[in-house]
Amino acid sequence: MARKTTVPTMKDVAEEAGVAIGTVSKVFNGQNVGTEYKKKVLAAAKKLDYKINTYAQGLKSGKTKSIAFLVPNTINQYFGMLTTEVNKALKKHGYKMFLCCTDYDDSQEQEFITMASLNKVDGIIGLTYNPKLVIEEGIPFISIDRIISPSIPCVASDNYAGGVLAAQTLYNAGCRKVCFLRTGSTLSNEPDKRKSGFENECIAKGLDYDMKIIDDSTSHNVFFEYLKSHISNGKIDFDGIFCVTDTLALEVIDMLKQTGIKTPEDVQIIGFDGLKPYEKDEYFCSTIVQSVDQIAEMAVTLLLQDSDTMKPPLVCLPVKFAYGGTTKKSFF
Amino acid sequence: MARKTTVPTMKDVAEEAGVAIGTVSKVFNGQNVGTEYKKKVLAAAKKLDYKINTYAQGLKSGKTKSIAFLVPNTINQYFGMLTTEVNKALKKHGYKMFLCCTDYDDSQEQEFITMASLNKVDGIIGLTYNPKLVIEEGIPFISIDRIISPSIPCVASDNYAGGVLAAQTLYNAGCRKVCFLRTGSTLSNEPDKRKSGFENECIAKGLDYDMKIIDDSTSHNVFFEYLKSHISNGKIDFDGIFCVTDTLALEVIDMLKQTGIKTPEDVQIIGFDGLKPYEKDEYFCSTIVQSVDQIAEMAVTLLLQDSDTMKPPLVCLPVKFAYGGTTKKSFF
DNA sequence: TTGTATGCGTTATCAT
DNA sequence: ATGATAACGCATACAA
Repeated sequence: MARKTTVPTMKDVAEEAGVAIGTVSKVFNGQNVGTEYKKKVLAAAKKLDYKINTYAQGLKSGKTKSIAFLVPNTINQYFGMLTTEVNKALKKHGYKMFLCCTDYDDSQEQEFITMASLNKVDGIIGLTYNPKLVIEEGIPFISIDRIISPSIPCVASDNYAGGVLAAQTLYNAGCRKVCFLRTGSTLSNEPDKRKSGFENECIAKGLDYDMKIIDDSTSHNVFFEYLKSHISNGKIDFDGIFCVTDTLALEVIDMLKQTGIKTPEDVQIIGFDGLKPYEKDEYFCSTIVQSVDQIAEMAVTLLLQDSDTMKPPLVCLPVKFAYGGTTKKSFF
Repeated sequence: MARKTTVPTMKDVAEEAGVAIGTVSKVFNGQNVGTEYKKKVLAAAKKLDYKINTYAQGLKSGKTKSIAFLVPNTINQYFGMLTTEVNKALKKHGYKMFLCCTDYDDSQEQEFITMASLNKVDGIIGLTYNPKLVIEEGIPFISIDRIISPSIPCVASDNYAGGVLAAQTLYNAGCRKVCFLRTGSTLSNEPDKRKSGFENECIAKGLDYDMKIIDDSTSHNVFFEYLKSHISNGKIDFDGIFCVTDTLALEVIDMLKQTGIKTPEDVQIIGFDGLKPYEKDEYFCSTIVQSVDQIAEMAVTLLLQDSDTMKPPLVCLPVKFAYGGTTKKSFF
C-alpha cells in the first residue's frame, strides 16, 4: 500500500471516522454534533494527526485570525514593549500578528498596509508617521499615539495628564525654574500634549519655564548648545527639566555630565515612557510611566469588537510617576 | 446596475480584459504571455484595482511566503534588534513575518510552532530555550544562538572569539586580575562559549582570573554578594570584569557604584551584545558587538535556500570590540 | 442531527 | 500562445 505523503485533510478524517466530511467540519467549528460522532471524529483526527488548513479556512470564510502591526522598529525600547504587549494581547484572543517594521518610512508604511490587505488580515494596529496614509476601506484600523482621522480610533496614554504630572512633580520636588525639551516628528500627534499639559501646569503653579523643541531631522546637538547657553560658572539656570521621552532624558543627562552638571543634585530630570535597563527592577530615570500593557490590550479589544459597535475616536489611558534616581528622593 | 461589493478576482479581470482566466494567472506569475494580452490584462487589473488573493494562492500552491519568528520578547534590546533585522531581511526577500513572543516559556514555544505549521509558514526562525522542542518534519527551521540538534542549522556570533577578544582587550588595557560574570539558562547554548574563549585566553596570557556563573532562576543579588566579598577598604580585587551581556554589565556597574567602586577608574568592564541607549551613537558600555544584521541576513538566507542544498549545522559570524566608556580610553 | 454538493480564488493540466 | 476545466481543503446551504 502506497504510503500517503500528503498532509491529512478533513476528508481523510471523515473516512477514518466513518462519517461525512461536513460532520468533521462541524466538530472543528464547535457546532452541534452527536456525542458518539464527535468522539469518533476526534479519535480519527488524533490518529491521523490532523491539523486544519488555515489557508483553506481563510479562503472560504474570509476571516484569517491575523492582524498586522506597524511600528518603526523594535529597537527603541518603548516600541519593543508595545510590540511584545500587542503580541501577547493578540495571542490571548487567538490572533496572529504580522510584524511590520516601517523604519519611519512613509512609503514602507503604505506598502505594509497594502501587504496587509493582500493577506486578508482582519485588522491593522499601527504606530505610524505618514501624514497622508491611505487606509483601505473595510479593514479596521487602530492607531497608537497618532490621531489620523476622526473615523480612526486612536489609543494613547493620557499625555496631557502626564505633562501636568511632570510639572507638579518637579514643583513638589522644589523646582522653581524648569524647562521642557522635545524632539519629534513635525506631524501633530498625541505626545504633543505632553508639552501642553506641562506648560499649563507651570502657568497654574506660577512656575517659571522655558521650552526647546526641535524636529526629528535636527541634530540633538542643538539641545547641547541650548543647555550650554544656560550654564555659566558651572551652574545651570534650571533646577528641573522635563524631557519628552526617557531616551532623550538619558541623552540630556549625558550632556549635562559633560559640562559638569550633576543630576539630580544640580538639576532634576523627568523623562516619559518608563523604560528600564534590565528586564525587571529600576527605571533608567525618574519618569512618567505609560501603561503599555493597557494600551496594547485596549487597541486589540477595540480592533476586534463588532464593527457595528461605536468606536471612540480617542481613548486615553492613565500614566503614573515613578522615581528613577534623577529627581530628589527626599520628596517621595 | 448593482454595485459590486466584493473584491475583484482573476475572473473579473479576465472578463474585463476579454481573455481567459488562465491567461491572467500567467501574467501575474510572470509566465509567457503575448504582449498584447499582457497589456490588456494589466490595464483591466489596474482599472478594477485587482489584488491577488494570497489565501487562494496559498491553498493552491502550498507556499505562503511567510515565516514565523520565535523570540522571548522584544523588550530586551538584543532581541529587539534581532527582530527588526530579521523583519527587514525577510521583507527584502518578499516574505512576511509572524511574530511569536514566547516569554521564555517552553509550552508557548511549542504552541507557536504548532500555530506556525497550521498556518503553513514556509519556515521558522527561532531563538528558543525549550530543550525538548519538537519541530515538525518538513518545515525548515533555523535556530539562533542555540544548538538544538545537528540537523538544525544554528546561526550565532563567534562567541568563542568574542570571549577571547574580551580577555585580550582587558589585558591590553592593563588588567592583570580579571573576572567573568555570567547568568543564563542552564541549557547549554552558544553564549556559553564566551566563557570558554575568555578562560582560554586568560590562561594563554597568564592572566589571573575568577568566574561567577549563576542560572536564570537565581537572584542577581548573588553577584552583589560576590562582588562585595571581593571588596575591602574601598578597593576591589579585580581590575577587569567581563560580563556575559551588556545588560548584566549595566547592573554590575550599578552595584559597584553603590559600593563606591568607579568604572573604569577602579575596574574596567566589558559587556557583550553592543546595545545602545539612543538609536544612534554611543554604546552603553565597552562591549563585544554582535553583527545582528548579519545574523539576521544569514538566518533568512539559510532558511530560504533550496532544501536540497547542504545546510551547515553551525554558522559563526564575526564580532568586534567597541569602546563605550567603561574601559580606559588611553589604550584605544 | 447528519450527509451531499457547491463554491471560495487560484494554479496547473490539458486541449486547442 | 491561449482557453477551458479540474483540483486545492474547507464551510455551508440544503436535502435527507
